[in-house]
Amino acid sequence: MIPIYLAGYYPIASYTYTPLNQLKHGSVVNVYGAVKFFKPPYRSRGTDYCSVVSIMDQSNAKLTCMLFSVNLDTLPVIYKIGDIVRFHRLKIQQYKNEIQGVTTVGFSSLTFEGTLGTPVIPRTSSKIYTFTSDDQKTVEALRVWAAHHISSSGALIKLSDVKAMQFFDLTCELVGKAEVDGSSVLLKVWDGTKPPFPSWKVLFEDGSLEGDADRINQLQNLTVDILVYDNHVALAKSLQIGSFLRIYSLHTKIQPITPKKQSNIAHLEFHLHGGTCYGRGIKVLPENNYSDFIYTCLSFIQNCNVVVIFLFHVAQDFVSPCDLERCQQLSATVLTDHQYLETTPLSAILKRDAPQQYRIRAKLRNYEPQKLYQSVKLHCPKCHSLQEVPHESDLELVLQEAATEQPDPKLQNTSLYNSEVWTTQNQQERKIVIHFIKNDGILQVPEVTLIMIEGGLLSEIYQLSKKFKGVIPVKSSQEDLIVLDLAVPFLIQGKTWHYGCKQCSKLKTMQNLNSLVKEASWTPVCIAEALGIVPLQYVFVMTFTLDDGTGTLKVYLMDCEKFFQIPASEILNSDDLQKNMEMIMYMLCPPGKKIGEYPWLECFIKSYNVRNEVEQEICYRIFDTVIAEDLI
DNA sequence: GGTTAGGGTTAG
Repeated sequence: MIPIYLAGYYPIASYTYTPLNQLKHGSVVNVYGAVKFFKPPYRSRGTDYCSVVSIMDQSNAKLTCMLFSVNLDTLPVIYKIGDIVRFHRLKIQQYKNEIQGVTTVGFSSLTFEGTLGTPVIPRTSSKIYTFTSDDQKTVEALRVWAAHHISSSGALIKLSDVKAMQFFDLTCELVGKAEVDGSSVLLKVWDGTKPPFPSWKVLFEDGSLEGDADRINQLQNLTVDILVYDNHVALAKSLQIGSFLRIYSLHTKIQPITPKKQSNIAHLEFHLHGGTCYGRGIKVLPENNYSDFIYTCLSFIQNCNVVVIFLFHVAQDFVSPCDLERCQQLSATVLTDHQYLETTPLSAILKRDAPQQYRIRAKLRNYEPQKLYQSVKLHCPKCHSLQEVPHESDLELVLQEAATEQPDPKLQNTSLYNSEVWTTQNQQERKIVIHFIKNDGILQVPEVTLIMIEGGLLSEIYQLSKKFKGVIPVKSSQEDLIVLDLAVPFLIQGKTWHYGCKQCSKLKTMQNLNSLVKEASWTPVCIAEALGIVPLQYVFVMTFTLDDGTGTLKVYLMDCEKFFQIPASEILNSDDLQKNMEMIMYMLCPPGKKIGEYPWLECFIKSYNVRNEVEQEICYRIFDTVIAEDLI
């Protein structure tokens, strides 16, 4: 039972909110705004923590606020520009001909994720606060306004796309820490991605490195060394190993090459310089997200449409040690974007309309199909149809049928290709013609030569594909050679059999390959385009049954190669890739183990409506999620 | 309810 205290049990405070262009010097006001700039809380030279926050609203006025508090927790929990804040009891005063907001007695704040369509969940340390359906509307309206008027701090940068000489914000896990000297601290961190350049290695005294030595060793190529200076040292020293951090305005530099170092590979230095310019600082992300509980309450309350006062702290009683452990446990998947979305419990998702986007954390209870080859399909990017990958026996039938037709000698040996004809001896004198495409009138070595084949059977095509750059099955028609049939691949290249969409392709004859000859650009995309073919994509199509303890949800995965980091186009012809895939599924959903021992998966999912004749159904699909690199 | 900081990159 989640405690909900309804109106009537407590006196309801009513609040009015002043637009930011109507603030008067000397007044104490309540305001809403979208965060334009912020400095994460840091120790001031006085007795308090300080956070500087600039906000804007629909009036287009900006207000910079100086927020002070002895208690770190009571300052707003802002993660990024574009977050929405609500301040109660903010004093307005004048400074250098401009007004500014300052905390005053009883100041309190709520912060909300600013992304459109995400659940409206307040972040706050307040034990009691009001939140009405009007508040909900205000937040949603500010999100819409902010989406058009506040530029975010740019794409989220991960260690895998970090460059030299830049300032950026990093979300990461702290795996090691060492005091280097009086004025700097080393933080060893990683974010689940692999940096493109090796990190510099900061030297420290033996025995001064805190953290699990095995884990630091295991992650050594994935972690980077950050040197933290001056005013950030005290906070850095207090950080717990294993905590998740947001480091703002982290600076990268190329390490100067000194004559002593033989290595000629560029190494990257990571510095968190002194000062708080541009919001430079460190924020510890919460170990556990109590807002999940609040959200469950909220979705109930919205239905009742009543004003409610929450007793926030009681919700903490529902957080078990198991939940804490779960948050500290790393996920088997990595999010490639939107890291700031907060986790939503599956039970809450099941109650909501589509379309929405969510971040979830759940275990893979079951998946379908269980047989790998059944999960690989062909998808048309144009008409979005899905079809099975043709079975070899079906291909052979089409090829056998075509082999009974007579090749037209008039279509052999043109300026585009040289032709060779063979007659088989044991099979009713079947004729096979191979047309070798020339490069600017000259025949090349097999490895770079594209060939077309008439009358070939599957085994012959397969053998030829091992020797030549690519094989196109064709047949004679009145004017020119044409693609044999889109029921068979239009191109066999290496281990990949390329198919075209029957509905969307408007076939052109083979002489159209002339446009590609000069550049010898025999890529599947170029060949398909020259021949009027819309190529089909190989995709993994699977249903995951996910379970986070609050509910279960069936979600679809449709993926070319991003999620598993295995190309769906090659897996059917590669034993190695099939083994990799089996290992991944074995790891995600280990047979014979209890679900408690399964790894957690962190995923983004989007919900969407699907209508059939009878009813409307909400479906869910995974996106922007990949299997963690250290598990592959 | 006094101080802190009062946005606009270090220079290791």
